[in-house]
Amino acid sequence: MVLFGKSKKTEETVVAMLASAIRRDISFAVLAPDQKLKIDQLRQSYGGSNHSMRECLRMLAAEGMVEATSQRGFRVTSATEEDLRDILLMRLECEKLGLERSMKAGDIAWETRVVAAFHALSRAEAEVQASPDDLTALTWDEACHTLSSALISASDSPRLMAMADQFYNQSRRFRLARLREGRIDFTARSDRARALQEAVLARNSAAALHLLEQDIIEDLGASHL
Amino acid sequence: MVLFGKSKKTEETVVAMLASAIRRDISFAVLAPDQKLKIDQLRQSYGGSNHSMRECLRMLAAEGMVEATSQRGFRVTSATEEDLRDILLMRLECEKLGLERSMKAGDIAWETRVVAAFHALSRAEAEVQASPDDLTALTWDEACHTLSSALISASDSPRLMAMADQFYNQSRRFRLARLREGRIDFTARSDRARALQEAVLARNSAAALHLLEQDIIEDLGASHL
DNA sequence: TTTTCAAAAATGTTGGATATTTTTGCGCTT
DNA sequence: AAGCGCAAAAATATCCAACATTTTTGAAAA
Repeated sequence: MVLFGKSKKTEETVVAMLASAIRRDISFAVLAPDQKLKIDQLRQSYGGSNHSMRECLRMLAAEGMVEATSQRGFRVTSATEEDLRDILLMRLECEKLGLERSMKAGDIAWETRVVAAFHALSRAEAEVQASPDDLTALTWDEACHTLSSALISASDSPRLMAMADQFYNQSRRFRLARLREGRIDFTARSDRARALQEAVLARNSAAALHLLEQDIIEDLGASHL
Repeated sequence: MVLFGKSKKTEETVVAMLASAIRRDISFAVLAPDQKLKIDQLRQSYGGSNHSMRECLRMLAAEGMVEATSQRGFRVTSATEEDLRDILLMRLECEKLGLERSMKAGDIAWETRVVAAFHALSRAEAEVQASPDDLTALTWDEACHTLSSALISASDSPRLMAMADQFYNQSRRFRLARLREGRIDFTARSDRARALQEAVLARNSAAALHLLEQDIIEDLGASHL
């Protein structure tokens, strides 16, 4: 089944295309938590050969998006309260460490990336509030992601950035679910964003880390670490 | 080429067997940093079909042991001073966080695992000093790994433990190289080990974290974070 | 109702084949 | 001799089809 005309030029390989499509569908809960992922069934929806699909699922398993059980195939990673807590704990630690290091070492180019990301995010938040659909939700979430990446992009640790990315991806479906349910306080978010930008530019590490922490904890909803 | 009679009962799948064999050979620098990993060539050494080998390499890429470049295959991850610094930074942060959480939440079973791991390690260190060959090196390193895992095993965060594991694996070849070159101070290590065990059992978090940090920084050799 | 066991389904693996891309090497021009 | 371009060779990425093994299912027997 051919769906999005990602004409093989945009995405490098078939496996990468499959992976990003499935990743997206997991984020939007088209593929539900704990759902069994049978190879042949997936091939009918997404295309690709059995090997490409297996390889793709292996990649997603390494990213933590799906779980692989020997001789029993793959399933979408479960999404319990426990999982959310764990994922956000890791996001918090990665992003705190990354921001701390970036604020020590960041140059003008870094500041510029951060300011740009803050701006794009504020626009995306306005749009998703005005007309909340899948498309605006996606760009909103992507803007959040870009900001997170930007904040830690001067940490000078490729592995830390990769990890932060991974855990952000894992947290996506929880945030998008909260968005759908209208459980996101955009006013508080934009206040925090302004304060965070200010703290970052003033290189006030303590304040910035505290605000970042607030922001991530917010994603927890009711629970507590 | 059949090598180690891992009779298909010990390891679950072919891919997992291949992966652990290659992982080991990367750790022992049989496969050198930046070395090109051609599928057919690897198959002659390790067996497996072309697909199994690809899948295996994909897994190792996700673990950070090899690097995948689109349309250009796989190569062993490079091992520069930069890489070492980055890996140890991540190990340090993961293990510090894990130990801190474990010391808050750990029960008697956890303490028991830790004490057992310390004991096994002290024996392994004696052996590797007495007769330093590949076998004792492997058991020594594995004992170190078991201790690391044990220390953070009460942190109640599966993802943190998985990350710590991953970065330990990535740091392996550096440590084994240092061991081969005789650049490891076993006296200092055993002193630190004793002190660390004491601090852990006394639940003296500050002291324990400091000792753990010393231990990991030691792996850096000359460099500095 | 529970247990047992054979049939069906799904996974893991392999071989071979093909398209595409990258690398290599050789001859040509300057 | 150095640099360039293009064809040949190598390697990667993909697919199809098939088979072995394992898990799951479902129906008959206790």
